[in-house]
Amino acid sequence: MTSTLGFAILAVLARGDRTGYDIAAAMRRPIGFFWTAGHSQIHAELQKLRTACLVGYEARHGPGPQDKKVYHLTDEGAAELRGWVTRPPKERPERDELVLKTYAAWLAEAGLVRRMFADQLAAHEARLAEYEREEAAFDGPPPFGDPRFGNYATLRCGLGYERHRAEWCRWMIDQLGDSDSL
Amino acid sequence: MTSTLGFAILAVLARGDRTGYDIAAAMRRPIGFFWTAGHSQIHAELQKLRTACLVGYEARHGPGPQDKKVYHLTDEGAAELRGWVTRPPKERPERDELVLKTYAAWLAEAGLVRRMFADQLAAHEARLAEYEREEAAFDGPPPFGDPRFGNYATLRCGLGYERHRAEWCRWMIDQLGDSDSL
DNA sequence: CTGCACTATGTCTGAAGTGACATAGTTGAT
DNA sequence: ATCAACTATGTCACTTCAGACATAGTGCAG
Repeated sequence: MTSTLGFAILAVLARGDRTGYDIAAAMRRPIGFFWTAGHSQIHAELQKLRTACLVGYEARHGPGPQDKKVYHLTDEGAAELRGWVTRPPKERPERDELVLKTYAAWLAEAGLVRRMFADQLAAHEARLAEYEREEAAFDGPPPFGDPRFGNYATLRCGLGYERHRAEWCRWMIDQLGDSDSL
Repeated sequence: MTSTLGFAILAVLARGDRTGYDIAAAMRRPIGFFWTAGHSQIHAELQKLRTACLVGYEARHGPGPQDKKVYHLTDEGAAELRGWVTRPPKERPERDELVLKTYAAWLAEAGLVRRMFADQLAAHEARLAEYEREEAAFDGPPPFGDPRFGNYATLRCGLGYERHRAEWCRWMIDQLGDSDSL
């Protein structure tokens, strides 16, 4: 009954022991590119994982009102995670506000729509440049079995996504007339 | 304070008057490709839109315990919708289970991962074929200002997405070795 | 020595969303 | 005639999630 968020946490823990705080940091980057969660959600989920014996922790002295808890995967947790990885993902409903706006774009002024897409294009190009820098830091794909393979493969996905998205923005801008209204 | 779902409903109503049931059908296809909602959510949201005077309805006799309600946009609703279309979309957190699995894929057997990606690839290719058939039904992009422009532009986005995704799946399968384990 | 950013854990409220339950007339096939 | 599928509206319980609130020690800069 572990939720997808639970598996996201297990996936972080598979790379090394972490506190809840550290996991929350990983949920911003690099996991944040494909799964996000606030720290409130993470602490609650860690308690559930604890109850299910998929993780354990050692309390250590640290700052804050409570001791800090360094979490680790149990053997059971590792087995659950390995099983989950190759189970077909359940498809989630798509929710893309920009595409929804596009569906209704015929109601608006072409100039305003073009500006919105120009902004989106700029954002995609910035992210693309960032991902390309990250890719350059790799020396080709790491071998499967290396945790860095996960990082590289997801980066490849992000790269492809940003390219597709940028191209679509360019197509939209083209459709909206070249140099008139603004 | 209208939610994105509210605007999705207004976008449907901008194309013609509908009952809640009809809106729910549109939320499966074609809107469902980029925004989904169950009928329970839709009926609740229609009541809110009603209270905010963005839609109105006429009750007509129809099947079922209550009269059917044919909803229409008010002038106020149409203005709200037009204003929303060109406001920059607020970015939602990405949540992609397949990419999350990929991040943890180094833990699993390559053969099982390859099979999962082969299944995904098949699904993307099927959707791609469907979208290409739909695109062929258009005689090039309709003019901006025509509601059909919205359908065509979102279809273009879907086409690009499926191609990017299929390509990534093929890359993954390549990485996982060509003809050994199964 | 003051104040800020960071580490660190947790609770609570409310919104958004999913799926089941409830009800009932119309239409078409067998 | 009967049965299933479709039209049609709505409620309820539950889960997920985001953001605010609460608390408090450490380490560094000015």
